[in-house]
Amino acid sequence: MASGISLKELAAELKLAPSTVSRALNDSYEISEQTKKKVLSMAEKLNYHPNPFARSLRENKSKAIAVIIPERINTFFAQVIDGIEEITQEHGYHLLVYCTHEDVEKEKKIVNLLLNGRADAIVMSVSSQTSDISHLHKLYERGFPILFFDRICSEIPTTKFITNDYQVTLEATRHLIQQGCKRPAFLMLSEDISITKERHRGFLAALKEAGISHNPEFSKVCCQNEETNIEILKNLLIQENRPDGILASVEKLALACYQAVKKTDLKIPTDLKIISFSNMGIAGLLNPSLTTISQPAFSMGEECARILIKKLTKTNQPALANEVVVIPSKITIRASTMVE
Amino acid sequence: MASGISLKELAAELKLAPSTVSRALNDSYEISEQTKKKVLSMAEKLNYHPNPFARSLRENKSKAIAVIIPERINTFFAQVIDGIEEITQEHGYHLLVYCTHEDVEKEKKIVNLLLNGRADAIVMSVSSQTSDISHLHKLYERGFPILFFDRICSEIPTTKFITNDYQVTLEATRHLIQQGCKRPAFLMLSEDISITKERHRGFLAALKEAGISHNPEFSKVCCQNEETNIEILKNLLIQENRPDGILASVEKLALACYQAVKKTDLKIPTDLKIISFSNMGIAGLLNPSLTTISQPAFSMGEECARILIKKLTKTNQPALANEVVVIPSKITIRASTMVE
DNA sequence: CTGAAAGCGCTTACAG
DNA sequence: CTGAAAGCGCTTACAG
Repeated sequence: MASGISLKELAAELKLAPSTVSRALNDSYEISEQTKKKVLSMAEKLNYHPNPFARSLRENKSKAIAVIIPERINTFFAQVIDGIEEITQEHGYHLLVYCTHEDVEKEKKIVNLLLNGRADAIVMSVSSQTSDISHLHKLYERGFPILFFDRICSEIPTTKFITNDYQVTLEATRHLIQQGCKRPAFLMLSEDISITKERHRGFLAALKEAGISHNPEFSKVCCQNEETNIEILKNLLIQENRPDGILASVEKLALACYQAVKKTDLKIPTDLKIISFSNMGIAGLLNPSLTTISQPAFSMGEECARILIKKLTKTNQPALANEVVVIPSKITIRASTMVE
Repeated sequence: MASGISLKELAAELKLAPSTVSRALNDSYEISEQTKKKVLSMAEKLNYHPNPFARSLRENKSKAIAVIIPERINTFFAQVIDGIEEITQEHGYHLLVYCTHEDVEKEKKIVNLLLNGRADAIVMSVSSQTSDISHLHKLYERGFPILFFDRICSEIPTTKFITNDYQVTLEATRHLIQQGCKRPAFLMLSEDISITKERHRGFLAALKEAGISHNPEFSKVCCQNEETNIEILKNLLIQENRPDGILASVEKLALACYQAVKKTDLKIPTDLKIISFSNMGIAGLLNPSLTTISQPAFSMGEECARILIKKLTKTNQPALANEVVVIPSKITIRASTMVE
């Protein structure tokens, strides 16, 4: 439907060669100011828009960046994308956004689709179940610029953005213990996600420090189905030796906890204290308000984008550095972890 | 970075003409089964991926659909996009997602950028402040397929998806009145959004029906700044003749109400009942849980996509019909509107 | 059933 | 400073 006028037609109208017009539009030093002005005004008048695909084909770049996330209905990811868009838009890049719904097969399909060059780079947070990473290796081997954030893939040597998960979880768990928790529980999403591992390490370190032995049954691997999660949690909470503090590594699980608690006689924070990783603006409006660890999502997106733009716009840039950039998260204490 | 092998190289490897290989890959009836098999297996072996831009240039279609929304951090829009992706992905379409942040100038820039054919169609929810719609007219005049959902632009004759705003607001307001509200207030986002108008009409109809006169001061036009909104609401709530029921046309404003109430001595639902348009899954976990009107976001996205796919994939399709498709919303009653 | 040729709309060496 | 020509990687009439 790109029904507009072409460069050739514009040139004919101006009685100039297409090459000259092209150079004038691209502000080449070879063209006189007078010609440039004439070309520009005529282009404006005739509503000329260069065909992006001809340009992409010729220059072998798409001017598009693919963003792959596990879910859209999640404030964190939405904020990251906002941050990416903020920076990339200034440089004329477009965002192709794909959602895996935590499904590795879908992730593979998307990644394979992008092998054809439709995007110049990929920014992604891997699907929670990702274990087979051959599709990511393929990208890397081809020299395709790829950058991870939050849910990173350690095996691929490229730039990764994460938060200070170990440290902040250590502090969060200390907070639970200070508030009187004797049997804190950690809820994680999936074992093969490195970021969750760090969070779990921080949790264990805090327990060790306080001389609390860890009940491995309290570290729950959860599934995608919300109902099932609530059921698992409810069963955990009604047993005699139930946890009295919960650290959720994902917002979804904290909310499932709230739901599960409703099905028991327990009260938050009296019987159970909860803290969760979450970027929801309304954590403070929950009942009771939720103590959160929020990640610097927007600036993380911006940083990803800046590095990418540098790589994509400057010539002879080396491959993306194999480094892990750590940005600190922030703990906001609210009612769900208050001592009565 | 589309560094892969080209059709020409693949053809050379097969000792066939590029045209034959192209036809074989596209499963043309002109090619023998044997040749097709040979070509397909070699393409697989050499990891051939057709260049999307060459194809787009040749066929004059992008295989991309642009989605323009006012904000990303909003469950409703996220769900709609999920729905659009669900359908379009099956047909090989990619989603370019743009966020206007409720800024008309940004919306104009994005729309003008899309005039070059980078996307085959646009699905959009207009920015709240949209009043000058020349940029949308331009699209329409060029025959560019454009489809509106939720925040529609009535002046452009194309297919629009909305919810039964008048009817559901009428019912929601009746509910407030039944629950004892004598001075219900309606909160709207902006006057020039047609969808908000319908909601306001439904509200007024319910008041009339109940013989309640409307205090226009209670129909608030709110701004983008959260702090300011909270301040406006607080001031509204501390006056003597304050509203005793609130119908928020946007989730954001209901949350601002919760915040504003915290700054007063009022209690929800005792002193003030609140109902809001919202697709948040966690409305039930707010304090108190929030009565909501939720829109069928996912299926709305799916429906948009189906119509678009039909238009884009079948030849000789007429322009998108100038019709308004209405999908019903659902009221979920929770604590925020309960009689004590 | 297969192939040679033209062309989609750009950009950029190469000439002058 | 401007222009003619080639080519990016496809597809599709047109031949045979």
